[in-house]
Amino acid sequence: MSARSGKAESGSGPGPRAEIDIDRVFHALGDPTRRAIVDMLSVRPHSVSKLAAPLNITLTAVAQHLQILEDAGLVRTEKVGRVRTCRIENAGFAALERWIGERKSLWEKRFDQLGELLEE
Amino acid sequence: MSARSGKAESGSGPGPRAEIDIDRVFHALGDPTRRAIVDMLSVRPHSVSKLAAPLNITLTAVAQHLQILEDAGLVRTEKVGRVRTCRIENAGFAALERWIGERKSLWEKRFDQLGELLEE
DNA sequence: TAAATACTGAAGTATTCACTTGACAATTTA
DNA sequence: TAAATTGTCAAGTGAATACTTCAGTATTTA
Repeated sequence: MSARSGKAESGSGPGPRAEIDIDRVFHALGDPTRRAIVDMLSVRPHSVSKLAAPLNITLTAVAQHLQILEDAGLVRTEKVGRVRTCRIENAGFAALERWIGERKSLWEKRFDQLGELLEE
Repeated sequence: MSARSGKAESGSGPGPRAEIDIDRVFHALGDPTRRAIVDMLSVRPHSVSKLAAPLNITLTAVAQHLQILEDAGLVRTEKVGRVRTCRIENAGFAALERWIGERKSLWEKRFDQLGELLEE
């Protein structure tokens, strides 16, 4: 038996008002190439080719990464003419921060309660 | 050619003063079972068997997950007698928050500047 | 119109990954 | 001491993943 999880999303990828699947977010950011893409887009929007240039992989590979980032709500893309412009999307990051905050509130509360020696 | 990245760490896994590899953190949290473990440990420390009970996987699998979480600085474990007690470790989460904060400061600044229409 | 540009789609491959089994070691309990 | 508990080690397996190539489709430029 497998303990893998999955979440079926209604239809197409996360649009303007889609709910974020935290599993997709962590999986998307778990790849160094995708984080490099996020880094570039954090500075300014880029076309797919512009993203591909400094990464030593094919355009196809970049497009695949972008799809994953988009499905996670971390990137938003829009095609005008033959150029697809990619930019950072807030939703995924917001979900990420919320996830961390929820956990921290739990164990920080506990941390306050008693003298658990030292940590950081 | 591959675009995969790797980071050689000095010796054994992250001890008290190890620097956190954000790649390990995201990879560790990219798995739903490991996030379930984090959830349990957020409430209170657990032994390996206690962690394994609600997850439908073998004790061995749980131990493997714990190794990954420990290497990422998200969990700390200590064996006393035959029982290994696991608890949340701050360092990994702190690194995660730092990573997000750095990116957000970039693109939120840009967002403020408004009027970001075209690019290239 | 011809040629270059920017991307898309399908299919294949090598590696990584989560998980298992089975044997074993160490500690506690009866 | 015998038996149960708790965890560890080594090796293997099927599925997922990041990447590739090759063959397109639009769109823009010359």
